[in-house]
Amino acid sequence: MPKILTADDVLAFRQRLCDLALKAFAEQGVEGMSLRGLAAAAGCSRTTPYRYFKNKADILAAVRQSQFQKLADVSENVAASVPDPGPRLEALARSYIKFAISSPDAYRVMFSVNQRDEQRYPELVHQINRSQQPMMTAVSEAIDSGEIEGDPSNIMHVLWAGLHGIISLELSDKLHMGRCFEELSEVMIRSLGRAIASNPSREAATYRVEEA
Amino acid sequence: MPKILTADDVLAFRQRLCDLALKAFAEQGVEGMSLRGLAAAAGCSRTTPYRYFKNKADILAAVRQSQFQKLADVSENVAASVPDPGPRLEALARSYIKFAISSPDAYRVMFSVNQRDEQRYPELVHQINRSQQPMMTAVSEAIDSGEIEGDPSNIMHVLWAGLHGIISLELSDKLHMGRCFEELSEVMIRSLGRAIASNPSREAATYRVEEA
DNA sequence: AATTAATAATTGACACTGTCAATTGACGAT
DNA sequence: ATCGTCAATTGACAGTGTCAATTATTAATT
Repeated sequence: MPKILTADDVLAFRQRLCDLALKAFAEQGVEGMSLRGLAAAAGCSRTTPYRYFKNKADILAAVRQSQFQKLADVSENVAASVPDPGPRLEALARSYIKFAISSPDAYRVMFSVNQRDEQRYPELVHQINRSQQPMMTAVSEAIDSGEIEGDPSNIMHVLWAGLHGIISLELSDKLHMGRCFEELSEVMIRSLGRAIASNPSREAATYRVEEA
Repeated sequence: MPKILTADDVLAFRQRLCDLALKAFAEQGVEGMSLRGLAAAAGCSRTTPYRYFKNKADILAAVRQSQFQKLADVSENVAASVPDPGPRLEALARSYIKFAISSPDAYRVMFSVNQRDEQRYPELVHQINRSQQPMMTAVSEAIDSGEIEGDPSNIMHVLWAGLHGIISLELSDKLHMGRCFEELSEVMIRSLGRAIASNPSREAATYRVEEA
């Protein structure tokens, strides 16, 4: 009888609008992500998105979920390609930083945009958890193998906080004195390695970075 | 002839509106910080604030500046009360965390609110710089006294990023163990101490970043 | 004390925004 | 060709930031 939207149609429109929303956010900031602007960019009427999303917060959650999914994908791939837990942690850290720096607006919309009722979007929460699972696993395995010691969750959060800290300082232009971010992030990775090492001097050797 | 606003009058109104704005932000989030709402809370008309502020972004900058000033004050006081650079660094770290946790909304509006053209407010920039000066000085003195070694700015940013990292993860409810924040922040402080401690392995060389 | 002129404060208005109700459009089965 | 149903659009409303026009206020001068 009537035209019925396929599940793929819905998915496609949602993804398209998410991409447009991220682009608008990148170009004009959070106030550029207006429903009317998005609809104009999508070539539809202003309220058409309401058939595919509950409201604006729902769109934002979908955008964030989509980006967390990307991050989770690359993290899982990196983790799968480095079997040894120690180097895997370092590779995960570098991959995390690379993701944030090469997609600064994605990272901003993932973290800096404060979504109060995040728990209301279980699919988003799931992708968030998935994105940090590889690092959690690597930490646990590194503890099991004796490379580091301590509480897995504590260590994992210290690592994550360190990475998230420099990234968000960089992304909000808080690094002054012409600090080159590449150097600083290397220092951070090295510092985190020393911070969680069971034997700092030995771990420093493990995490040594080639000098120029 | 006419009524002329004293400089103190202007300062008083600005401060009052800043306090109201922070309270509104704390109670209803960023969308609760509307000019009309603030004016109603202040008991004036909607456009009266426009005589004291250029626009809404100006109000936000004033709120942030006022809070950075508070942070700078407590940091300077802490720094003045602990002469030894090493313990002073630890005291500064604890004080920083305490400030953020006891005034979460102030911290949020200071950092999490993304203000694109922050450089346009030199008084805000000055308070931001002032707030991190004590830690910078302590790091430099700790290096001079041989307690730690490395590049002062690098170390200072690593410390700051570590603190800012756990704090922002906590404030955005990203920690799986929300009630154990005290423990986690202690772990972070200890980790940062180990990360920057003087150590046989060398620090502060220039590192090469490998491409992928 | 009345007048005056500059300044402070208010109101009107406009272009936005998110969102819902009512309406129109499109299309496959009958 | 008609009908029934979903999809899409338009109308409308409350709310926002902000500027122009207007009114109110007050301190010095007459």
